[in-house]
Amino acid sequence: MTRQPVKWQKRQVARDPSTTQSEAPAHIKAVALKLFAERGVDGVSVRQIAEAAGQKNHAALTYYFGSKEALIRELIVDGARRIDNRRNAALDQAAESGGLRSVTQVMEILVETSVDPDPPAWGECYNRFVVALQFSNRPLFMEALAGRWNSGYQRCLDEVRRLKPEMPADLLNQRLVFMGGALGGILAGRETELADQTRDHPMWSDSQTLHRVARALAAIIEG
Amino acid sequence: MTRQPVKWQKRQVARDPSTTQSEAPAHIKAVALKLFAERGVDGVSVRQIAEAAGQKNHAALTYYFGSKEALIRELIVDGARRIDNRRNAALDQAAESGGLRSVTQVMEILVETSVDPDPPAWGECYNRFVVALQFSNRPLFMEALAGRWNSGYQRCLDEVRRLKPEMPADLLNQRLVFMGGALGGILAGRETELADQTRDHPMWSDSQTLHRVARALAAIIEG
DNA sequence: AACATATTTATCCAAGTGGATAAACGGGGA
DNA sequence: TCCCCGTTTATCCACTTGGATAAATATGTT
Repeated sequence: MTRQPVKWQKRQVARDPSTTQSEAPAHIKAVALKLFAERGVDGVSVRQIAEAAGQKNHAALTYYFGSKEALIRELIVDGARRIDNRRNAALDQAAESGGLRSVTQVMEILVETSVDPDPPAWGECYNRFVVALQFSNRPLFMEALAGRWNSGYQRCLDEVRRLKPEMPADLLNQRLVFMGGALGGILAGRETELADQTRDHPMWSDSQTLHRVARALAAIIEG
Repeated sequence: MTRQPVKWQKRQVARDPSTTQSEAPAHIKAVALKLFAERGVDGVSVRQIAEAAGQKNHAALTYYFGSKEALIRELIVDGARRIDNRRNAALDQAAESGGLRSVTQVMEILVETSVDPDPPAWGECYNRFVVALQFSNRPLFMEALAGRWNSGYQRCLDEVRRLKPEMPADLLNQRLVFMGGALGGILAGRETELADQTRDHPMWSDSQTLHRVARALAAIIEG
């Protein structure tokens, strides 16, 4: 029995996420993040994402997200918000239990909260994704964030400034810039290594390694 | 007066660079490196490169380099070779004048030789280019280098190992990995900042800043 | 069942892609 | 003068791209 044709309604933008019942968009996002992290946003087509997500064609991306760029924006904001929430929570908790007493403690928070506590089977991707994006599509990245989801990072920097009142502000700010570059480079490199499943990565699998990263970042600041 | 048509000969690969008289290929390479550094290799088309280089169409790239990928390979190898030559020269000179006595001195060499001493008018590009490429096109990057032009970097690491005999090898190697990630992240960030000509960048313009980067890297290793 | 809506699938499109090919141009040497 | 050959220019190609549209199918709810 054939159905009556349904009148088609133009959908100008992506689906309203609040009325979505399918888990497809979340799955597409996870798959897209992985591919973008591996090959960059310009190295992956919407068809490749759809295929990797098990869709029969690429129209699902327009349907759920409106456009490839809108999908990228969602991925940027999603990850930044998750990290920022973790950072603010960790800082709040530290304040309750007496406050942070060393730069290393601040760096611990910065590093730990950069790591996805619930990563997909194929490993973490966001740091690679976002570091690469800051190089290749900086305007898109900046505009998608628009200054949002940065408060946790800024609070960490302020904690360091509070802990180092004797250090000249210029010098400290310089070292904080170095630390930020180092944080991105090290974490993105870590994810790239861990994504290579043809080998073991005893160093990055070791639970102590991230603590050592935090100490290395503290050493940058304290000299 | 009309010329006689010239028999066409199929050119399977790029022009033999040794017989080239034009400065066009060098100019195309410089322009391509800039664009690749800004937007990534997959974010720039051969037509955009040709246009930015003042060519009337994009056939010059096939003519001189054979393909877009071959051009990318040449850019990878060119920059790596230049850096490696500078590193080996600096290490040889240091050995002649009594050898390196501190980790900071080794890091000075690592940082200074990463910087192009003769950059184009629009600023340095290679560090951004290779750092981004290592994320988005790692296989191409690795295969283009094939282990070459890495000896200066390895010699620097060996100098650090010689200067730190008391440190456990595992710990030192871990910190050398952190240092490598930090080096890439900081230098690529520096180039990205300096490329933004809408603002001044007093910090990165300061001649002392690169020395401070070297000291920050040394701090990662020495803790 | 009948209906509305959410989702998936199948196509279509204009624009752009990397590359190939043919022809035109230009300077130097015979 | 004429030819050789390096270079530049003008097209052509098959293919992919992101996106749009139409239709079919699921999934409720009544």
